[in-house]
Amino acid sequence: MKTQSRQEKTPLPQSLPLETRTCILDVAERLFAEHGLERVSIRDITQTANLNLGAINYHFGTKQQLIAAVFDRRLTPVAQERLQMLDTVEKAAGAKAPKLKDVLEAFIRPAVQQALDPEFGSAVFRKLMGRCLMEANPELEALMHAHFEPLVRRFDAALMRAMPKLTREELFWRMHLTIGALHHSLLVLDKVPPGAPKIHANVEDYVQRLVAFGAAGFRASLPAKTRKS
Amino acid sequence: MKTQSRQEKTPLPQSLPLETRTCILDVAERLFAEHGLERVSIRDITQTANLNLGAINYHFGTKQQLIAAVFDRRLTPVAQERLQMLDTVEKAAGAKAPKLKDVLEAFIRPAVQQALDPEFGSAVFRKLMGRCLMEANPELEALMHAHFEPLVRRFDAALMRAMPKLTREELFWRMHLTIGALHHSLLVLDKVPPGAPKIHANVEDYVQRLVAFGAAGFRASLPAKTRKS
DNA sequence: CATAAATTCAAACGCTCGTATGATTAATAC
DNA sequence: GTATTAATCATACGAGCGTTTGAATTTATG
Repeated sequence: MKTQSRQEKTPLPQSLPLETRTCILDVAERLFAEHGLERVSIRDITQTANLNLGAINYHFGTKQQLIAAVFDRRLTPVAQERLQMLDTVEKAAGAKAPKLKDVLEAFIRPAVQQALDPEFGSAVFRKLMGRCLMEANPELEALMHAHFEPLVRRFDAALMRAMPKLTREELFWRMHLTIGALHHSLLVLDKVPPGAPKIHANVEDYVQRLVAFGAAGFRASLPAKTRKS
Repeated sequence: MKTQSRQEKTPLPQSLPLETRTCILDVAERLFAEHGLERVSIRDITQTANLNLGAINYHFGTKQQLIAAVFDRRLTPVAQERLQMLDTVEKAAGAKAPKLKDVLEAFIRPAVQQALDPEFGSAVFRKLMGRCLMEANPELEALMHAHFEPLVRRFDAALMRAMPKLTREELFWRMHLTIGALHHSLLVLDKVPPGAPKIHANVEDYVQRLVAFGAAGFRASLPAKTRKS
């Protein structure tokens, strides 16, 4: 109740007295990622943030709206960057079909970049990212769908050009297998076995690994029915 | 409170008056899969099953123990079959290294088979399977770990023989990417786009798709550091 | 400085949750 | 048939939940 103030005249990038709204988002994000949406009460959040219980309802309305705000803050820039990278890839390809690896990288890199960026919640948010697709929260599912709908539309089209031999259904599946691999990897990132060298902070390795894995999976041939007549 | 009775002298395989314990497990499994562990109360379960509120605490103790029982019932046979299939694969390979595809299939097929089997919870349990790795329930995490520990030990060894060039860390990652693809696919199984032909019930296609995808990903070469010196 | 608006705060409401209790009923054993 | 055990039932408890309220306090405005 003391380290806060509302409108900093001089919004220093990382100054201590964070705006209350931002502070709530940060703490909520961390706790949600750590314990899941349902297991974190708004009392947990406000107490951890040294705020009054009413703060959340005042700034966000309901807990559900807070959840939406938490996800929105992170998903929006990732989605924008994904579309922007895809634009660049398609523009560079010109009339030709874009390369599979480039399309996949346009999808994967922004997520990994944000997930590993210590500037953002990073270590915190990547668990949230990993979880978000699995949560059984109907309103969150709707929010996720609204976020992903324009993405899948664009990427579907690009993938159809990059892999013209695959049926639409097959593309759907392989894209989802890739997404599953991406999100699951974000979740287990902290559980890498002890003796192993840490590759956490290395965005480039991480992206390369996922793109290579996904691209190889996309190109794998299946006995039947996967190819167009 | 009427369709139940305790010990059927003649336990007909699918007779209506299910044992109370089994009935609870079935209903709980369905509701957990549909709405998540936290959003389902023991009142939801007992009411749906037409049982008394106390039934769960009497038969299972606590809600947490019920959760453990629900997962246990499904995970145990899958784990057993996975190990058994791996045994067969390794025995068939003899002194030679087992084939990558066979090892992956030993891991994937039992899960898919159960997930698509309408005999089991099937459509119900595959959501639970998809979710179980993501839940932020500490006790469930411990249970999952205990279940998976012997599995990863055996499969790790087999994969090291099948792919001797990959480092242990690289195997760890690619296995997790495959697991992520598997589990995510189980979750989105019901969300396959409309016009597409349903491949749900076809275990064979599903296994082939996943094995091909995973194997290709495993064989993908990365620029550096993935291979042993 | 006075006024209005924005924000913080303490307290409470109503509800649902998991669990415990003790009586009641059904099944089994002697 | 009576004693013993197993299972079901109605009810209650205490805790935690999300949300609301209205007063107190801080900030911005003129």
